[in-house]
Amino acid sequence: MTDLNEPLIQGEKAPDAKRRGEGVPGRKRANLPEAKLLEFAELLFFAYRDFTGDPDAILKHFGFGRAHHRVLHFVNRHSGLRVADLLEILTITKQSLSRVLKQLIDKGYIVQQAGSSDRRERLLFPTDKGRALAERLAAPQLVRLSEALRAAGPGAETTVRRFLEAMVNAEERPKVSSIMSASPVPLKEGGKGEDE
Amino acid sequence: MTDLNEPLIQGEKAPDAKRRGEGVPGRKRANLPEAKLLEFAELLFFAYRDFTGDPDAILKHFGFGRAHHRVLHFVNRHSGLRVADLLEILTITKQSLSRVLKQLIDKGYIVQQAGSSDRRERLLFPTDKGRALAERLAAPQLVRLSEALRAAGPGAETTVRRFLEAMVNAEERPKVSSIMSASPVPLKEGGKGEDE
DNA sequence: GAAATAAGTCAATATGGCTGACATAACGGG
DNA sequence: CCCGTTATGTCAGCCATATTGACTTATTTC
Repeated sequence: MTDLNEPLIQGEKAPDAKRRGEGVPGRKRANLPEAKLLEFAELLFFAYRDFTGDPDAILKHFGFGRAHHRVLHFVNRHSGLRVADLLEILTITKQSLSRVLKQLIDKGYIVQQAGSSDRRERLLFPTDKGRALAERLAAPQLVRLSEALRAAGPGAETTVRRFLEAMVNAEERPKVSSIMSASPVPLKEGGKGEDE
Repeated sequence: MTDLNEPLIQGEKAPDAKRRGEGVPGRKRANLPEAKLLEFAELLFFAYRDFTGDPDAILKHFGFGRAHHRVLHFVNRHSGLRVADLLEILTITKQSLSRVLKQLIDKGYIVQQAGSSDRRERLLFPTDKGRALAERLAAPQLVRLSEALRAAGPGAETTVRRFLEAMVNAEERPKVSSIMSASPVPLKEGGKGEDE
């Protein structure tokens, strides 16, 4: 088996005989057996499915989808980011973002404000209404995370964090950690967005 | 803030003043601050995005999408499951499954076989070709998981596993663990599917 | 034999992505 | 001041994945 006449994609490695830790003795710090790893893959699938399930249910009542959640979340967490920042974070096209963002703006969850140093930029801020919705969507997720970290036992916070960080593409890690460290994107503005 | 005139959904709790561990002293084993938990939420988003990124790239070359991957994965891991089992695992409708499954069958990645005890059932098996593709799709994910667990430090295997399990909806956990323990669904058949 | 079950199918709809092309406004360098 | 670049927005069309609802077929079970 394992012989499709298909070219290797991207950074794919050829399946170098058998060397996945199963029957090879001369291996220091043996990898987990494939079956175990597959279980982690499945667990991650189910975990993520349920993680997004709570907010999805709430969003439906507002006529929004998961895409709106993502936008609202990042705008709320990182008030004043530019459209371009959002595109980079979400890794989608501006046309995809456009529809979702427009709806959030039209319905009063997000406001735009021209940048003061560069007036081409549209800095995005949540309104009070937007902040409230973002918090409401996040609430069940935070409860879930909090309980899961507790259930995972002592040291879970550090271990899980390192695990998740390492799951991110290496090239992306700097970007991700800069996004997460409070002031992610060059917040050129001191703008607060406390208006509405 | 936090006052939308919107009804509470499902199991939503009213935002009971402030009691999220931020400024409340009389709390034993204080919850993590909200900001920390939000970082975990974001990390999970990025981690999952990249986790699915590798197979997605490969799938594109076959004209398949993530839905095909999920189906092929579970059929491969749990050879001989019924269509109904798959629907339950994936939590999608049979109409959604239909198209994807049909394509996988038409292109020779999966075969169906009527159940012997109940001939209404269509048991699903991967072909050699299907197994090969499933392995190829899983490979980068297993590498990623393996490295992430290593990076997470000692004890990560147990801790992360407990974390992920606890992230799954409590009602779903029995189902999930039965799915993962090798013979997930009542494999009424002894069928092997080693044909093709 | 009739009801219930497993699966498949037809049709319509929504969502969230994508590509390509183009418009507008503002910045910035020569 | 003009021009090229940049940031954003928008039109149009396409694709993938999911939904709901209604119905068929084969088979099992009572």
